[in-house]
Amino acid sequence: MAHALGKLSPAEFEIMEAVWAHSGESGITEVLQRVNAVREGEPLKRATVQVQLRRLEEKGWLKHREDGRRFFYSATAGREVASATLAGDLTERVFDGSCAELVRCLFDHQDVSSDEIARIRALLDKAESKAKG
Amino acid sequence: MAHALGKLSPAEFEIMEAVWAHSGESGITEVLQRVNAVREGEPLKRATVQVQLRRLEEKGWLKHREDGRRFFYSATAGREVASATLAGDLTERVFDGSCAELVRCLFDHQDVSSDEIARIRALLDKAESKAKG
DNA sequence: TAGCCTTAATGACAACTGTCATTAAAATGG
DNA sequence: CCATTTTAATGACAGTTGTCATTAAGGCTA
Repeated sequence: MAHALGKLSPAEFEIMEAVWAHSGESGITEVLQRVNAVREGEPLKRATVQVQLRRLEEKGWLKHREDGRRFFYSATAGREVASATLAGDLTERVFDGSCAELVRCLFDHQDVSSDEIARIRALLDKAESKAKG
Repeated sequence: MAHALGKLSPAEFEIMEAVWAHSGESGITEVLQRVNAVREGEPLKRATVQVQLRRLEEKGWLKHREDGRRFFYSATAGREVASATLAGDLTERVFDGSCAELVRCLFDHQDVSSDEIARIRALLDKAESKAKG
């Protein structure tokens, strides 16, 4: 494999979200705008986003193409991969690999709506039917 | 409140686990031994553990008492609090606050045993009966 | 008392994070 | 062609993380 995809820090994940938000390539200015459109707190400056994009490319999450002086970045892996990596890491590190323990913890400390509960139940059913079928 | 409990890094969480592993106080040497007993990879040196303990106290997760030249540390909050904070943060940041989405992601990317599934189902039942009752 | 252990304090260092200001070069509009 | 705007590169800086080696002060032991 190429670069093994180093871990994403919170700020990096935030930038990646702006890239994932549109399929295909994004220019720096677009990323800047998208990130600030969603962001809570002070808007980031262009140079900040630019540096994060470069670092993300170093980490293997992005690649870029140049068109004249413009850079166009695109993700090398989807949001799903990044999320699963982060979730898996937490499960492993903190909950000893037990997904159920993670869920228990969330249920005990967060408010989970009945809607969410229903969704999870559906997931369980699906997982079980897959195991059987 | 006192210190607002700053976020725990992976290495810090590892140290905290050695403190949580026994109720009451722990000397530095004990923490060192417990952490290394469980640890994968190179054992940590005493000075490393010592510095982490100091930093954890600065962050508000530990307090210490001195007995002669010895330091005895004890946790100011349980493992449950730390775990819930980390899990809540991930849910918020990465899954837009949706516990169900986190679970979906884990189900799609990890192997979850039927045992775990059963445990989660029990949690759902409990959560629902609590909502009704 | 002269050496050893233990123990905590210090200072250090490299890597990573988060964020810019400034610079320099190219493109554009008049 | 000149002024303005756009764009990427650079260098910087403070804070966090992870890990020690070394130092210094107290005890303990022969």
